[in-house]
Amino acid sequence: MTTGRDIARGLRTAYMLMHRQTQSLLAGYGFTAVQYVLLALLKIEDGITQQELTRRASSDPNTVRATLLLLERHGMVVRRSHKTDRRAWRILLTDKGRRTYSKLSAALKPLQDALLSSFNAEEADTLVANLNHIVEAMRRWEQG
Amino acid sequence: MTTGRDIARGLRTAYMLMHRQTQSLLAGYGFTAVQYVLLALLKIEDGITQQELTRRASSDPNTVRATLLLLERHGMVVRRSHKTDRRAWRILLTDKGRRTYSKLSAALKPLQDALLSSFNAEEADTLVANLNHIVEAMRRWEQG
DNA sequence: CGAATCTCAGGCGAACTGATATGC
DNA sequence: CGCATATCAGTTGGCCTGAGATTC
Repeated sequence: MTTGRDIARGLRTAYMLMHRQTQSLLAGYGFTAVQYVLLALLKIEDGITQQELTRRASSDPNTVRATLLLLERHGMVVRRSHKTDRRAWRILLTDKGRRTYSKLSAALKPLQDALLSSFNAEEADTLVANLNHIVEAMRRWEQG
Repeated sequence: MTTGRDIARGLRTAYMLMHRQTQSLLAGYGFTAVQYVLLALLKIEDGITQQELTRRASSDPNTVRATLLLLERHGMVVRRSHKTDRRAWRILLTDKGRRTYSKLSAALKPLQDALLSSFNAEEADTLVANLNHIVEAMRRWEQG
C-alpha cells in the first residue's frame, strides 16, 4: 500500500536526479539552475515583480535579488520601477535574455525529452496534474 | 499538450514546497533533511556501506561521510569495518537511532498525510510508479 | 597495474535568519 | 498604525571538484 512517505521518497529521488543533470548541462553554459528558472518565468510573463518571481520560483527574496542583479549585470534583464507601487520593481527580459533563454532551453531539450519518454500523452497529463495537486496541498499546509 | 518541461517544472515546484516544510519540521527537533534521510534508509536496511547509502540518498560521499560522523557522535549509528572488504564501512543503526527515527517519522506524519490526501489508493500507486519511471529514465541518462 | 572505497581540503550555489528603509 | 516590498549582512546545509591513501 502506498503511503505519503512513499510519495515523499519518490519525489525526492526523482527531483534530485533530474536537478543534478540539469545543473550539469547548464554549467556548460556558465549558468545556474536559479538563473535559468528566472529567465524561464520571465519568458512566460514579463514585467512581474520580484515578489511574484520569488513565489513562482519557490525561492526566497534574497536569492532572487542576488540572481537578478547578476542577470542585470550580464544584460539579460532590466529592472524598471513600478508605476503605481514605488516599493516594487518590474523585471523585464531583454532581447539578449530572450535569446539566452532559447539557447539554454534547447540545451535542456534532450533531458526533458528523456523525462517525457516513459509516458504516453495521457499519463504525462495525469502526472503533471498530480504534481500540481501536491503543490496545492503544500500551499494549503503552509497557511494552515 | 504536456511537455517534458511541464514535468520538470511540476517536479521542481512540488519538491521545493515539500522539502521546505519537511526541513522546518525537522529543524524543530534539531535535525536536518540529510540526517533524517540516512536514518530512514538505515531503518529499511541496516549494515549497508557508505557508498550504497550515498547512492540511495541521491547524495554525495562527502556529505554522507560528514553526516554519518555527526550521527555517530550523537550515538545514532555505529560504523563497523566490513568483513571481506577492508576499504568499506558497514553502517548500523543503534537503538537510540531507531527511536530517534521513529520520533522524527511521527513528526513528519501529518505532512505526509497531506501529501497523500489529494489521491485515492490507485492514483497514489500510479503517481509513485511514475516517479520511479522518471528515476529510471534519469539513471539511464546518467550513463548514456 | 587499474579500479573501487573512503578521507580530506576548499569552494560555492542557494537557502535561511534577522534587521532595516521605504512606501502602501 | 500595521502591512508589504525590497535591501543588507551573516550563517548554514549540502553539493561540488580534485586530491590523497588504502585495499581490492
